[in-house]
Amino acid sequence: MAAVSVMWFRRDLRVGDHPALAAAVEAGDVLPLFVVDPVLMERSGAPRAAHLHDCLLALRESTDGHLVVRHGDPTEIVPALAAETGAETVFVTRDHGPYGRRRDAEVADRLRSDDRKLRGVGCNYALEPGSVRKRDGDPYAVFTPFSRVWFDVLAGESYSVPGDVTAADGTCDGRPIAWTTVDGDDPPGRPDPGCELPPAGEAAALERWREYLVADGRGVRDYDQHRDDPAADATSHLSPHLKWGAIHPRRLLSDLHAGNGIRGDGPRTFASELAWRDFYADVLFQRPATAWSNLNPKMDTMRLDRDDAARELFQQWCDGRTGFPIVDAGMRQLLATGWMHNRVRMIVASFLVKDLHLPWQWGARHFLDHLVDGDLASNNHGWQWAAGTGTDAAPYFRVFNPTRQFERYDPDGDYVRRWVDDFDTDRYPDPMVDHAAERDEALARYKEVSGRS
DNA sequence: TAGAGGTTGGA
DNA sequence: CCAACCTCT
Repeated sequence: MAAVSVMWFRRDLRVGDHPALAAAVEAGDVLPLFVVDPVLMERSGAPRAAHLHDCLLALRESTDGHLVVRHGDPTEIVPALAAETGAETVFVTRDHGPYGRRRDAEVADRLRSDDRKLRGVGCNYALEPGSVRKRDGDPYAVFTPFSRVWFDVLAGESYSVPGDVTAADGTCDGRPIAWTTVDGDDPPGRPDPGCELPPAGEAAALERWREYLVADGRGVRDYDQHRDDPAADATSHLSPHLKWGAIHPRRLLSDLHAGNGIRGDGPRTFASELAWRDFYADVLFQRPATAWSNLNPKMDTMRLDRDDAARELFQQWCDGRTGFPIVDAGMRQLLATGWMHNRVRMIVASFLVKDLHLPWQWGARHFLDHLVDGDLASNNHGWQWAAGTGTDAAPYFRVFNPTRQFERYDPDGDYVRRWVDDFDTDRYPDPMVDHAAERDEALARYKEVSGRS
């Protein structure tokens, strides 16, 4: 009986990208099984399954052993799949980025443990991607109407949390499952920031959430007041936990609900961010190719820079030496911690797209390589938003001014000084571009695309 | 269907 | 004000 390889992996990777796994598949030692969170990549061409039950059925019917599962927590699905297939060995490969590696180890530990009352739900979103539709059955393309329906549906269910799921006991016919971690090399050119990582796992997620629920001033009650203040750092930091399925969005919504709706500007704004997360997952579910291609095909003709000079500009952006303090602070925070404040993500994204005229995919790739919460749907559609290629009909003339943003959102420079140690020295680089000139250039290029002169 | 509205801006 | 397009009901 072939072993089952469970890849908890970046959705745009293939088996061939992991030499050790590819060799095992080639030798017939491994039945490749793709466990993918949460939205599907079109290019996989594999059968779809939404729930554990469907997954097991689909696996029986899958002729080549390829299966793509839209699912939350591998600690639930892996033992069940192993039991179903009689696997003796389960391979867990790395996800991209620093957090994935830790996550793999944690998953392996939890699956090894004897006390295996596992918690999990079939979908890592408040509502299943693809389930919110217009009257005529079409998916929504704009956030606000989507979120109205989303809130209505969830309120109708009192923001309830799906029941706990007890997984299989992790043995196969009484034999324990052996665990092996494929030492999957990161694909070439994917640097490891080697940074300090936030605590992983369900307990850590719940602890942080409890803390954020009751915190005074910097908690969820004041989320709307301080969410754009990167120095205050008053956001929840739950994104890695949500991304990796350590906590479920319904848990958060249920706790915010308190029996009579979600009250208060902070909690409501926070909940609507969860709606954004569901929205982008839905968009990617409906249009899987938009992971790396423009949602708006008109933008395909946009003039972008990709030559050697552009690559050098890109490298300066990656390294955080653009000469724009708020941009450099964000990029350095990303490298140092695997995380960046959301307001700053928007600023650095706008800078890459509108000041440097580079493809948004370059920035999205760099983010996914380094973010501990890097999620294909939220990340890449966030980038499409910044680039004006996505769902939001953002006016093309909306160009972030990095200097103005610095003044507005980090007026005392606390955030910048925290991450840019040479900020107050003469070693700090001059601005790499003239923002006013590049803004005009970006507007000119957008006008070419829109066909006006 | 006509009319309202659209995350995050800049000057 | 920019400039003026989709989306949605």
